Amino acid sequence: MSTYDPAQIEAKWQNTWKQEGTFTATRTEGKPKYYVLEMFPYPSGKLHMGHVRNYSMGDVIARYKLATGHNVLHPMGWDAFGMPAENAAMASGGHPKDWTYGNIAEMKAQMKPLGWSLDWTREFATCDPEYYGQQQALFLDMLDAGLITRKNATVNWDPVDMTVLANEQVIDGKGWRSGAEVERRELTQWFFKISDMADDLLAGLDGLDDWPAKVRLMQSNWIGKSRGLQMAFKRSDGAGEIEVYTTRPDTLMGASFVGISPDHPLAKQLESSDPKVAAACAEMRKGGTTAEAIEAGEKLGFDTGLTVDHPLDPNWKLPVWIANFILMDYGTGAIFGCPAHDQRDLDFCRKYGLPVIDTFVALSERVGDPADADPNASKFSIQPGDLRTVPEGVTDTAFVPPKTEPVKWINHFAGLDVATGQEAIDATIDFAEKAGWGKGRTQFRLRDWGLSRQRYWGCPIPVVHCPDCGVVPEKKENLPVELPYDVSFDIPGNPLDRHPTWRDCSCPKCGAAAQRETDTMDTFVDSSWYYARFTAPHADTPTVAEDAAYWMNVDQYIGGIEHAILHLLYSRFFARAMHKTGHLPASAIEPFDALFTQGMVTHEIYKTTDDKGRAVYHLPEDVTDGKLADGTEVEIIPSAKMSKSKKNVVDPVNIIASFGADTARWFVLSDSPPERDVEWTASGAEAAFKHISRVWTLSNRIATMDQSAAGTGDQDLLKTMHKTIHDVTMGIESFGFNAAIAKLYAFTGALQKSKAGYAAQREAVMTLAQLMSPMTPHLAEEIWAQHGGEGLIATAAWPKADPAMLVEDTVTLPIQINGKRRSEITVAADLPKAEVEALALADKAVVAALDGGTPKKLIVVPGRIVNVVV
RNA sequence: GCCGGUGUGGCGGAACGGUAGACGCAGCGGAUUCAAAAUCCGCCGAUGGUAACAUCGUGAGAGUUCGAUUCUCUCCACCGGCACCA
Repeated sequence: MSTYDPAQIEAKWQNTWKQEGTFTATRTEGKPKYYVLEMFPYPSGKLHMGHVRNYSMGDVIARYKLATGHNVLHPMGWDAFGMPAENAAMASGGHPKDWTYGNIAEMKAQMKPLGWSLDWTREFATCDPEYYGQQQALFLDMLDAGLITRKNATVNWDPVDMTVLANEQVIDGKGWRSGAEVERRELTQWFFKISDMADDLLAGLDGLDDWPAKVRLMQSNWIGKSRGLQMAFKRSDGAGEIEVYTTRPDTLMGASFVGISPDHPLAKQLESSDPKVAAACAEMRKGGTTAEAIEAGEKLGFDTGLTVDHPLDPNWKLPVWIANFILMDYGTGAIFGCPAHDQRDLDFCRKYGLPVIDTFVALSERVGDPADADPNASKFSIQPGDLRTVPEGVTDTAFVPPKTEPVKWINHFAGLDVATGQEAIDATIDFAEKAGWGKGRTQFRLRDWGLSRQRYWGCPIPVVHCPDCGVVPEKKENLPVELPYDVSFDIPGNPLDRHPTWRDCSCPKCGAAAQRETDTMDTFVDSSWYYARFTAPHADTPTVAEDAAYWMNVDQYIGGIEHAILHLLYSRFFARAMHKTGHLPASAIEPFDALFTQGMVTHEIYKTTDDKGRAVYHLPEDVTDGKLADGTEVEIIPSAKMSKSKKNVVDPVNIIASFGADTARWFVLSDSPPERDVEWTASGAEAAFKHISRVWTLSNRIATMDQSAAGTGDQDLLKTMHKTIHDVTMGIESFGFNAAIAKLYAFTGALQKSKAGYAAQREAVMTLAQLMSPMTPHLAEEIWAQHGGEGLIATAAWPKADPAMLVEDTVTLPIQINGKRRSEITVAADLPKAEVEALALADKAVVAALDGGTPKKLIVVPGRIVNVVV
């Protein structure tokens, strides 16, 4: 008997798989294909437990599908552009390219020993000119197809460093390096016209049955389709109108002000002539661009002194305010505020002393004489005298019932007196359209996707600015537009902007001296089509029709829930765009057939503060008992998503060194349900190792058994085996890996105790190896070989459960009395209901509970439970 | 602030609306050993009881149901996303 030596076993089988090309994806007709993809990693240079968990899950599926007779495509690549490379260059003087490719090499070396069934022949990095050159070709085709436009967008501007900041670089409204107060500033940018596809992207969600419902809901909310009313308020001074879009036109009688964004044309016009307005707007533009900063921040307003007429009563004047919580990007950049039924508006009105007017109340609330209420009456009444101004302090909570809840209208002009919000909205739009002062309009929350980044380490946008021809696309034969290597990061800003020669080029149209676009693409672009590129990773077109037709769609996509909205929505947009430009078949416009969102691996965060008061984070391996090596105490922040920036990452390399890859894989799959977060602990690794060693010892024992000796309980062992085959297969197919592993623990225990003969035990241990093979493939191959299995276990046919072996003759039925378990009876599985009832009523506990009486009710669920109500 | 999720023993967690706590960890007891490690066996939600057993128990509170960890509503705590982190 040999002891379990993972280092030797794992290297051996990895070598065999490599030599045999076991995991190289091939197209063969007449065999079903299966494309399993995990979200590709950012090459931080360090593999962490989150990667191990993610890729081990995908590997379980990939190996299972290979064993069930599929051509499996399971590729790997690198999401290699992005800010960390530039930050590293700024911090330590290297070059983003060298840093990135160095990290890729390091990370790949850490990934290989895990034995994932990846087709490494298809590997690429998004920063390979071969990849981003094809991305530029896609960009040109999309530009040609009218899917791309240029317009203004708001960015975070650092007025000291004179540069654009990422949201991540804005901390408490200040620039991360300069500490200067950040301003919102407008810049001309490139956009993908994703909002043109909003309706289609929304409708497409309906067909994604194998996506988590919560992801579809989040995307649906993000797209945010709503029907509302667009209407104009006439300025009282006669100088034009203010267009307003509202989703609650039914609350028009509760309007107390009209609000415009600080970026609204009217605000800008007032700003140019009135320094007070300019100062107010400047104040309101302070802070970052995130929705969180804008919506959670303090509400600021400025009274312009202008008024507008209420459309239903020209004598009713509403003040016009500039307000910082109104977004220019949504609707018309102007709203009317109804504080009684909108919390934000209420907060605003409380702060600035504007009136609060109810338009409807809950049905339970008595207003006036109930006898007056005629639920069928339609009413048009404008009674400004009725305005109810609620004194401050009476209520600080706006009344915002669901739109489906009927309410009583006390102040309205269309629809019934008792109606739901939705009914009132529809009636109001109808009324306004007939009266001619407003128009129903469908509006999406989804905005166009700004793709320009003022950064070096990204895919160059392949356009040229010509003094005569304007913006001109680069010619395809000149692609890729490659990034220059000779750049420096000693000053803030985009090095492409200040490169001495790179910008200089000739206009593709007229040949005159021109300048390249220096913005690069958002890294989300890179990850929006890599799944398609994997089907033909080195082709000289973005995709190859036959390969895309064969391998697309991704049958199972696996990744973190943090990508539920943006990455997945952008990918769905890109697949549609690639179809429109002839790079993907129509069947691939929803590129991911099934999606699984795994939970994150979390860990505590260790933080200290440097002499400038900035946060410094420390790796778990550098912290012992809450102290650094030099004795400095660290602040411990509760467990959070493992992230490079917070350094709360754990190095799986250490675990593999001590226990082997099979143990690491088994552990990350066993400890928590896959969709839920898992807090990394060291204790579980040891348990996994013990179990794997136990299985190896067991296999050795069986291998040395007397082969002719008969045993007892063969049938019981095989029954358990078939039950386990069934349970584990179901577990894998439903992503219940932890539950499948629990069954494997139990089966191992049963086999260990079994006194069955050699043939049955051999069959059982080989089946155990097969069932474990997606999780612990190296151990499985070793056991398979030890018992003379044919070929590789990786390609051996997956075991099938014999239905006849799954049938139980008898069942134990719990007996409940009033819903509480009090007893149980064991009966034949097919015993008729009437006999079960008779047996249950004869049960001692039931007789005692009935005390001579008759049961009120007797419920028998065949094969499940008996409930006696007394 | 808005959108989405999660909450069960000391810990990770299991449970088609049907015996709450499978399986694993930790702990306790035992076997083996000169002794230990390793291994194997048993116990292991709380309270009361020698025990049989009884009562309580799935974040808090209500509701639906013969029966709720599971469905509905309200609340609390934590986590993810919020368009330039990837």
